[in-house]
Amino acid sequence: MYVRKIEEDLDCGIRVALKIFGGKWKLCIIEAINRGITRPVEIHKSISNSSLRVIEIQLAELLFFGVIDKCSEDVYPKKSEYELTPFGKSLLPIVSQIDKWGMEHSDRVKEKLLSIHQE
Amino acid sequence: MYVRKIEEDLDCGIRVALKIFGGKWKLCIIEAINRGITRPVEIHKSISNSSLRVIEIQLAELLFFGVIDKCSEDVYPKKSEYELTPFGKSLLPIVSQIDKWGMEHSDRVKEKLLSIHQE
DNA sequence: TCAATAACCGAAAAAAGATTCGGTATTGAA
DNA sequence: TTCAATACCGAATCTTTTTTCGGTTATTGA
Repeated sequence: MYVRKIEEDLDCGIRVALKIFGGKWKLCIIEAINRGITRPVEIHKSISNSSLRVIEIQLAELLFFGVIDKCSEDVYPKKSEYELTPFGKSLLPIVSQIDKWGMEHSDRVKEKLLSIHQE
Repeated sequence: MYVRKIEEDLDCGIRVALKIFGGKWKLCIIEAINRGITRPVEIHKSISNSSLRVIEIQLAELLFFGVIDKCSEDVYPKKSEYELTPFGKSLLPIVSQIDKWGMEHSDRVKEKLLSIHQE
């Protein structure tokens, strides 16, 4: 895992939280797993524009912090599936609140972004 | 303002939301303004390890998206102060929820991070 | 047995984002 | 009127994150 050069201050709840789910796709991954999309390739397909590699990397990080668990049946990893741990599930209210807020305000944001590109 | 090379998919609420408050310090800035810390230098001082420049840049972005307003008294900008717009205030429940979650789990996160550095 | 699919991983490159630095302009107090 | 503080900004640089690419291994079904 990448180790930062610049130390982080984790005395602020916001920064602790962002350390866990601040990655580009982490919240989307958590949401996908919650919707029953549990395998890396499926998650990747469900998130448009995401590269498979970064999904793998972020799954590994979520695994590291105990947000998700890997639950492969049998001995060898034939099909790997991920599930939310209780810790991961404690994030669901935040995920749904953020998603709801974003949906409610997407028009405003798109409009603003359009205005930049039109200049 | 910086314009991305790679287009973003804004059909997902989460990504819309992160477009608005996904910057490194944006949630901290919103929280600071809500606590009555309204001037750039003060905000910068209240957030350890932040560079003043990035606070300025992120204030400008929050301003652009209508999350905050600049409310300088009189004509010339003698003292610039920022306040949350109604749109910005609609983020406060999310900010406080994230902060609360982070505080509750900071020990776990610190412990995990420590284990990386000890290898 | 052979091709396709999945699950990884390392490394280089590119992109995004943050920091540092040096600058201007304004203000307010000494 | 001089000086320190504030509010900015542009540009270079550096760090972090994401992407791309090329692999290995295992599984599954034709």
